[in-house]
This record gives sequence, structure tokens and C-alpha cells, in this order.
Amino acid sequence: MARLSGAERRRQIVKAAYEVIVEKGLGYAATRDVTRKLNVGSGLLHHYFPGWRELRAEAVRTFVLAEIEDVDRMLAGAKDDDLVHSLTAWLADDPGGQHWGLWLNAIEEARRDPQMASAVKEAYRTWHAVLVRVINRLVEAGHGECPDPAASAWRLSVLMDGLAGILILGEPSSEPDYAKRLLKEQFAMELNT
Amino acid sequence: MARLSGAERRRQIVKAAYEVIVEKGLGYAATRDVTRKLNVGSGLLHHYFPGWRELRAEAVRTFVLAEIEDVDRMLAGAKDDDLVHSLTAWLADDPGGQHWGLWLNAIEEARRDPQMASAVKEAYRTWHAVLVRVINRLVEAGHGECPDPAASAWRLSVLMDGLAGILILGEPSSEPDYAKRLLKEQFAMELNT
DNA sequence: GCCCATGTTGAGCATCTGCTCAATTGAGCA
DNA sequence: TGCTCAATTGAGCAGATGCTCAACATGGGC
Repeated sequence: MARLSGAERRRQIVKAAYEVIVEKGLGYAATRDVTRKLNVGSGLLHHYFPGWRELRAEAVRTFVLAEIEDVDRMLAGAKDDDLVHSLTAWLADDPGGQHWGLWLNAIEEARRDPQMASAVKEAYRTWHAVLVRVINRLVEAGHGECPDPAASAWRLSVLMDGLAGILILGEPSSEPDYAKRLLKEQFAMELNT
Repeated sequence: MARLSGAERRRQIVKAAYEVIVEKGLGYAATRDVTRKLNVGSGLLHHYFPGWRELRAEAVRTFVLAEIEDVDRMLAGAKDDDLVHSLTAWLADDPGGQHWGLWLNAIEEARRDPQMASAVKEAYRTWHAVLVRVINRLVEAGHGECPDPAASAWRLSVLMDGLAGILILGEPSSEPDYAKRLLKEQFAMELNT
């Protein structure tokens, strides 16, 4: 196996851990899944991380925050008229609900794992800030009015988390269009349109 | 250990399994937690259930549906004016978000476990029907109007699932009042009040 | 070209997991 | 009283888990 620099190997391990976690779930993914995927000895993982829980938490923190920043950039580059549509499309762009599944899993895991709780809370607040910005942009662009952007953003955020259930279960419809429609109507309600 | 009738023992095991699952999470609860809690040999569990996954799924199905029926009865006995308040109080009556945590957990587990998926979908539809009935009662009692009760019920259902995150994480506030407020405002919006 | 800090290995331990199966117990009927 | 069958036991297996540690390998700096 090629010998990598410490920082590079660390990043590689975190990435592999995230993929494994998304696939198998936080409660079932194991260190061996990660080392096998990288063709690497089991000791290497513990050379970089004090334990599996730490690695898990770092993987979730890193990649969830990266995803949020990606969406934020995408929205920043979108026209005001396309904001809601872009967000809606992004919500449903998750075949099998894999990433949304991990997100629900991480929220629940936060009950038991303080490091996971810290990672999830950071993502929670960051995502809320993104939604507040979206709402403010829409209001400033004359797409409606919103008396309490913070509350509206929490409601939208929380609704999207719940829509994950619809995407995962395929209920009431296996087409993600229904989830999209519910989110769009929520935006309309929040903006008094 | 006292010897029980088959049906009685079965019920006892399902109940203990549910309690263990709520406490430790679907991915960490083990058959031994159940047998230890009941002071019972490990073979007994497999005498009544083909496997741990079957028992888990039956426990979730049984107790989640029972909880939904409880709420339904409670709402049926409430005055029209108290409907939203009762539902809101029930939402937040879950110290540490234990039961809501299990619910999120079960939704995510449905991705991997078909029997869990079947149980969760049944609860999902049953709960939606309860909310549709609530909405219709409110409309008939003159508390507002609702052009699409089915969509509104899905939005409320999904919002409540998401509010579980707020209750579990204590974010943005560790007081459950904020979650209650968001839900009440959602009802107001859905009913055009 | 040597040398050492550092990346890397993997056998192995203690512990846990779900599940099997031959053996034992006991309640209720005849 | 005895018999029968269902309820119950628990040691034990095969496999998985996180993590340790002594040993090995190698690339960059001298």
C-alpha cells in the first residue's frame, strides 16, 4: 500500500468512514468496513483516531457541513425566482433517501453520543442560518413577506427533516414529487403568498 | 421463574423488547438485554420469535400503533377548542425525546429492514388518518378552512417528525415550548386562520 | 547512502452478538 | 397418581466487534 502523508491519509479515512456510515447506518457500520474499503491495516485507523465514535462524529460533521456549504453556494448562484425550485430539487435528489437517512440517524444517535450531538447541533444551526438567508432574499426580492424569518426557517428546516421519512418510506407516494409539492406549499405559506 | 401461558409470555417479551429498544436504540439493543430484563433463558425468546429482527419489528408495530390509538381516543374525548392544544402537549410530553428518537430510528431502519418498513408504513398511514380527522373536525367546528386536508395532514405529520429533532437536540431551545409554538402556528397556517 | 521519524501492519485479546439444541421442569388432564 | 406436552433452561458455537502492541517498511533530510 502506498504510503501517504498524515493529513492526506486522515482525510481519506474520514471520507471512507462517511461512505460506510451512509451505507450501513451508524449502529452497524464498523471499523473493519473502513479498513477493508481502503485495503489498510486495522491499526492505521487507531493511529489517526482515538476511537470509532470519534471518527464517526468527525465524518458526519465534515461531510454534512460540506453538503450545507455546497447548497449555500448553489443557492447564492441561483436567481431569486429559482430559489425555492432549486432547494426543492436538492431535497429530492437523494436516491433511496440515503443521505437523509443518515441525517435522521445522526439526530437520534445524538441522544447517546455527545460528540455526535455536538456535530449535529452545529449542522442544525448552520442550516438554519442558510434558510434564514433564503427567506430574507425572497422577501427583499418582493416574493412575499415574513413576520418571523427565524421561526419560518426552523419550520422549513424541521419540515425537510420530516420529509426525509416520505422519501425513505415512499409513502404516500414513491414519487418524490409529493415531497417537493409539500415543501413548495410550505414556502408559499411562510411567505404569505 | 414463574411459568406463563404462551400468549402472556409473548406479550411480556414484546413489551420488554420495546423498552430496551427505546433505551438503547435499534442498532444497539440486543436479545440479551431482553432476556436479562425478564430473568429468562435466551432460548425462550427464540421459542416465541424466529429472530431478533422479527421481535424488534413486532415491538415497534405494536407499541407505536397503540400510542397512536391512545392519542386518537384522547382527541376524540377533547373539546373542539382544545384539539390543537392537546396534540401540542402530547408532542412535547416525551422527556429526552426517547419515543420520538425511536420513531426517527425506526424510519431510518426501514431502509434496511423490510419488516420494520412494513410496521413503520402502517403507523405512518394510521397517524395520517388521525390528523385528517382532526383537521376535518376543526373545519366543521368553524375553526378555519382547509382546501386539501390530506396534504395538510401530511405536512403536519412530517413537521412533527422533524420537531422530534428539536426535542432531542434541545436546539434552538431546550424548552419544548418552541416546538409547541411552531406546531401551533403550522395549524393556524393550514387552517387559514 | 545512511538513518530515523513516521507511516503501516496484522495477529490476537476480551467481549459481544444471534441462535441452536439436548435436557429439564411443571401445569393440567385422565 | 401418573402422563403428556408445552414452557423453559443455559452451555456453547461461530462469527463479529473495538482496540492494542510489538514489529516492520519507507521516504525525506543529512
